[in-house]
Amino acid sequence: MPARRPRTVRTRVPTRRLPRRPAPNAAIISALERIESAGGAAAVEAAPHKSIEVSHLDKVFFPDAGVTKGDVMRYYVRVAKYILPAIADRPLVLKRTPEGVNGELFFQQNAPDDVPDGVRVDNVAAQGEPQCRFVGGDLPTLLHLVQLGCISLDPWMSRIGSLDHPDYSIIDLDPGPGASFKLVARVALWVREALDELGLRAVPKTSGSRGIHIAIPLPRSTSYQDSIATAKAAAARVVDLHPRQATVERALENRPRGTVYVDCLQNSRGKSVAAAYAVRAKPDATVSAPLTWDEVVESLDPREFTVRTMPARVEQHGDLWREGLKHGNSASVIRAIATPGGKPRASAGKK
DNA sequence: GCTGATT
DNA sequence: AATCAGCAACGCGAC
DNA sequence: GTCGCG
Repeated sequence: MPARRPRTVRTRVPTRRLPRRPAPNAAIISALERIESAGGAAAVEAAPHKSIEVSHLDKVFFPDAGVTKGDVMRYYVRVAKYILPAIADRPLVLKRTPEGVNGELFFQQNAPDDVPDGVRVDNVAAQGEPQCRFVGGDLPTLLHLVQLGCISLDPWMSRIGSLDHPDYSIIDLDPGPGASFKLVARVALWVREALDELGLRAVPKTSGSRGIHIAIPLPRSTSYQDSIATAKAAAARVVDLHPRQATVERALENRPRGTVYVDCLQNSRGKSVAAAYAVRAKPDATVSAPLTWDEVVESLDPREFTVRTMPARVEQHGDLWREGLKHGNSASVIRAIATPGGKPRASAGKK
């Protein structure tokens, strides 16, 4: 078969001679580098006309990996295009380690009465009085949080304006002692099969250490209760079929050795799971990395995804997370799963 | 990392 | 002027 | 009810 004749005269468009388009946010990254070298404190223009005060950027946050506070900030600037949509409009639970990952850890939900200009907070009705909370979605806020010692970014499953309606449900696969990442990947694939049987789609990401998170996109106006019920239905099915590999038993001592804990109980109001693309406060500066299901089949090593390597991956791999969550699952399917009698299985107790 | 209270 | 404590939260199942 | 768990 005659190959299509290539154009004989290939007009060479001088793309290579055009000034290379600067990487997005290159100015912010170099500003952070300068501030780190100079030491001390300085303001960085994290968005047009939005300057954020940062300091001690040379403080080592990850002694093993040799990653500084400045490195963490620059990582987030590099992946901003991807992580900001993942936390946009979501209240954030702060997990703070101002002295680095080996230092003391504390949690914080409430934001102080006044925060620097450009940092987003909003009122969130917890129980009783509304509380002021940090809300994700913009770079100035994100850099301020790292400045405060937040390494991970942990958003609610629901957003400002619909705080009672999560838009995804998380199944957290957590390998117990003696369980390999490969086994986690196998369990993840079983969860996918169980969800498929139920008529649901989901997307995986590494948890940032040895686990996998599976996010099930939820239709509008799903309640937290139904979110939990949905995750439980899939988990129960997997444990039913593979009791030697998977368990829903929370008590550590009751878990068979070498099993993967299938945790569905993160899906309630006010709880949070590390965002896709977030750095985790573990010694090796790993990152919660969105995966394709094909990659789960390949059982990649999660340690491949670190503060240093993620930006390149993200650049090639595109916005896996946003794409994956686009597919809305059916409201009637969720309702059927969550309604007692509709699909008996998970919550046999309760009345 | 920072605030507000205590010495 | 230095020191120091606080900085979240909730459902679940086993006892 | 309280405890341990995440």
